[in-house]
Amino acid sequence: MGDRRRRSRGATEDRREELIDAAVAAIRRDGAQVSMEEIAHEAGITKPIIYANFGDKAGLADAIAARFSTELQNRFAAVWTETEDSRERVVRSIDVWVGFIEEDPHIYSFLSEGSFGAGRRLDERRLVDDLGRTVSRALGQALRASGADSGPAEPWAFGILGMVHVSTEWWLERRTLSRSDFVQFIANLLWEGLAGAGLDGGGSGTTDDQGVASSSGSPRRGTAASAPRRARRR
Amino acid sequence: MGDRRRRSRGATEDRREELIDAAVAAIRRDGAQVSMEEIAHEAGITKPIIYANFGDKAGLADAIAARFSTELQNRFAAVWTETEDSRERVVRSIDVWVGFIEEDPHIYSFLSEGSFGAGRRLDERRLVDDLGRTVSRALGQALRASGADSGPAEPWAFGILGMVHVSTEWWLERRTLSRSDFVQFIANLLWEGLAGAGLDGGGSGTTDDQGVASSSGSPRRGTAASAPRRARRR
DNA sequence: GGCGTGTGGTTACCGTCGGTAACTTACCGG
DNA sequence: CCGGTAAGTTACCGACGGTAACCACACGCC
Repeated sequence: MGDRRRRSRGATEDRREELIDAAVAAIRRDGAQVSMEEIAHEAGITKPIIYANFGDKAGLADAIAARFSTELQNRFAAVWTETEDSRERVVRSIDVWVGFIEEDPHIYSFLSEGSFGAGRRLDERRLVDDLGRTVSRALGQALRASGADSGPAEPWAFGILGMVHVSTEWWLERRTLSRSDFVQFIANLLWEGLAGAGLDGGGSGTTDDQGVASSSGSPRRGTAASAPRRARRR
Repeated sequence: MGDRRRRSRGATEDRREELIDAAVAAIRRDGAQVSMEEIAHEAGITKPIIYANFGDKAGLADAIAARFSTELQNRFAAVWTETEDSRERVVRSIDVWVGFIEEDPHIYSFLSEGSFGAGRRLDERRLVDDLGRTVSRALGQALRASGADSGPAEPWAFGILGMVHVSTEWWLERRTLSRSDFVQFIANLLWEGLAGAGLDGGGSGTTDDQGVASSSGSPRRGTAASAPRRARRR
């Protein structure tokens, strides 16, 4: 007969919100690789409840990503309404992104693991997919508004996300620059490109081939040699 | 004189190469998430041998990354010697990268999982670290050669890697452009920046705020609701 | 008041995977 | 023959994602 007895074990919207709160708290406390068990513990309940509400870990991650995606989009929208100048908007938008990463590194790490790591389809990675769509839309409009071809809007949008993501990771680790200097650097690259830095003019045929060829010396180095490596964290 | 029997457990260089061959074959066959067991099987041996030679899975990944990193750097070096024009170099370098991803997607996926995903320190991600260093060196030289400040070389290098990485993932999934068109788009963005597309001139204050604010509609959508999700590959 | 019944929750489990301990076989000098 | 050492294997552990099966309690019904 009809086995509708299973199906939606309780799953109200508030319940989900509540669980997401707990998950966020757990991630902030334990880092990006929290176990489902730990999240459940934080919420004061047990694993199966989470699975009933989100299906699987990716579902939970997706819900969390949706929340922060919205949060970020709001911040971007604020920047957009507060500014007029296009370049200024670029600078401030990058700063918003960097600021988010800086203030909530574990959350960002958790989200980007599922968003920038390879393996899954792009549209299953909520954060990058959402923001990519948003940026590409804004870009497309701006391009059309200035009479340019809007074709590159989408690839550019994802390229921009990747650029900010990876360079910010670099910055967070090195911290050899102030945040505002870093943002300016990235904004410069994004706004004026390599040509803007004078690369087109200067001597191209003189010192360059060395730059790449010397790279990392011989094919293999002993660095990661055979000796048993020390256990790496975890 | 020196301790010639350094490694307690056998671990000659050829042995390692051989195992890397097997690992590469296994990844190409089974995808980026091959188990150690499967790799060992491919090599005709058992897990502990791999662990004796590489320490842990990250160690193996590192060795694999080193091999392909070298491969890629050679290709870049070739481009560098074959061309004179800076912009041409940018285009061809991007094409090299995209070509690699296209021809060996599983390997790239395997490498980038450990390289672009968050969680580990940057210098533990061989691929991005190696290439980042190379690009940043080339960039620094070029900047200095043209009398510009070489300060941004390093952050730019990582930004460029991220840009190419993410946008290429987008391209591979959509395939709505020819490879050469895609490469041109990205090269344009990288070379001339957003300003080069005419964004600076056109109307900034007219249609734009809509672009972001509308974004993804309401905070949550039902997409990833409570119903059990389909098993995700493997 | 006992009594199905279904809903929200728990316990206890499975399979997979990374990583390792401990046992075994083969070889080699004396 | 006999020990010892280097190779490899088997068999295991612990963590984790995910699930099945069981449990408790409130509620409407005779």
